[in-house]
Amino acid sequence: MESVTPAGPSATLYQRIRRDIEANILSGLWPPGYRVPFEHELVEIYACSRMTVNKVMTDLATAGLIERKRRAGSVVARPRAQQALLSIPDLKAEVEGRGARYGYELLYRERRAARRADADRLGVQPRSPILALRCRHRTDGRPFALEDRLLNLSEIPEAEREDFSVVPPNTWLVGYVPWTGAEHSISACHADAEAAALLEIEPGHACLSLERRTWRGNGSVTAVTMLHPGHLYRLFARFTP
Amino acid sequence: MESVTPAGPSATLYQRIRRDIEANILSGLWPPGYRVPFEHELVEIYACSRMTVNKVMTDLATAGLIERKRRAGSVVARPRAQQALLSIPDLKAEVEGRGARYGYELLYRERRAARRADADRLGVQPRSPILALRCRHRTDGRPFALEDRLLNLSEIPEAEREDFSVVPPNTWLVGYVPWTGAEHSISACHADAEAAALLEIEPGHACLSLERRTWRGNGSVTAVTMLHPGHLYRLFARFTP
DNA sequence: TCGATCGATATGTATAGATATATTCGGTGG
DNA sequence: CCACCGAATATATCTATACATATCGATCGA
Repeated sequence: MESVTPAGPSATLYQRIRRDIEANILSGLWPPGYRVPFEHELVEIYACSRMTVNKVMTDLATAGLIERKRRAGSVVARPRAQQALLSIPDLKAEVEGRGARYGYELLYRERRAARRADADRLGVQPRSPILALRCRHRTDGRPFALEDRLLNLSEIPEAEREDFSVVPPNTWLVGYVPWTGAEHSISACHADAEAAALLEIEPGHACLSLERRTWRGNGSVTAVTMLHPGHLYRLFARFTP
Repeated sequence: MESVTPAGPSATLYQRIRRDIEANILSGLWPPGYRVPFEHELVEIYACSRMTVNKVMTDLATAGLIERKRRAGSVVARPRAQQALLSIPDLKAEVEGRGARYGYELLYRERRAARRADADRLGVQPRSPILALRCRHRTDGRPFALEDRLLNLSEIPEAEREDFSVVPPNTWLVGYVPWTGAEHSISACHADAEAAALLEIEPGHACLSLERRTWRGNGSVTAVTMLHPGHLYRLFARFTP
């Protein structure tokens, strides 16, 4: 028996229709493939105009809950590929948000012409000007992130005037450079001798590696690899349709 | 100078208006806080009815690009916290999509009353009925994922009739159980002796651990821990506003 | 039997107007 | 000066209608 809530002044007609249909789908009463009532049937059920139920159905289709086809009607969609929203906050804000003390050091800074490896990582022409940085982030004194970053000076020449000895590159970038696209790759790896020394862990320790490339329009802005000791950092993602 | 594309038969009026406004916002021409033209102004600009521009504006607000207030008008919203869309596809589909051979084995299956540890992981009352599964996934014969899963039989009693010896739990769940929320936690860890044996790697090898809990409405549906050898698996996330 | 055509039907898109509601702004009286 | 009231205004929601478009299915002809 499908649920049709009685008319009430508490919600709009749109909300009531949408809530009813969503309830029927999410409860499993209408399984994937089930044919949702036609618009004209809903018009009769709710005694309203077609525009109102059309908006509900169009929005449900946008949300991915149903699929619509002309002439055939609408059916409950089978759940999509699982996706989750991954939050990638500013490390400083994240650490301080947990009440811990945040520490930052610039370990290395070099302006240079892009080598082949740099060019591949950043997606620029070899020999174009870049800024290479290596930084260490601490929480309550313990290293918890090693940052290897390349900045494309052709796209953001302002970066050359910033020395990054006090302001972390990510904080500076978020504040000054708008970006239009980013790509992340998350994997697990072993710390090599150099990284282990800098993170103050034993060589071979499991680490979470987060690589990110960021674009503005067609131009590559920055490429970064963040290495976190596995026991000190985890990423969270959440999804609610 | 704001962009107003000339009328063309290639797109609907709705799409044209939406594309224009999105272009003005994403290009930075209309910065956060900028007051978007009133609906009645857009009606004049595009010589159309208010319903059409209202639909555009309502959808833009739903998408988070603008914020609307009665009497005050609409303004460009300030960018959200950095977020990326993480794809967590069906392993079978992912492996076969790359042209590799997918393999699946059920290692363990037990229907039992939830122990304390199970209850904590799954978010149910102790002693409620659950199904515990352990599975192994292979790509071209090599193990690349160890799956430890709990299913809440109070929510999905149908799961008891499925033996999961051929169909992986995730594939079955995606097809038959709609879910309304999920939470993921990603970290790096060392493989213990048992996991290492099952994944055919040396103990202590770096692994990517993905924990997921899934709800339907208020009820917990399933909790799963996927363990991947670090060198065989990586997660990708992408973001474009 | 196969295939082209055509009508029925459900959704897609847009119009024009009406009422409702929240919020700002200006004035008014204590 | 401030509290309060009411007008103006922009969005929120809904109705009734119209025509466009895709597609299923039946009918008819080669």
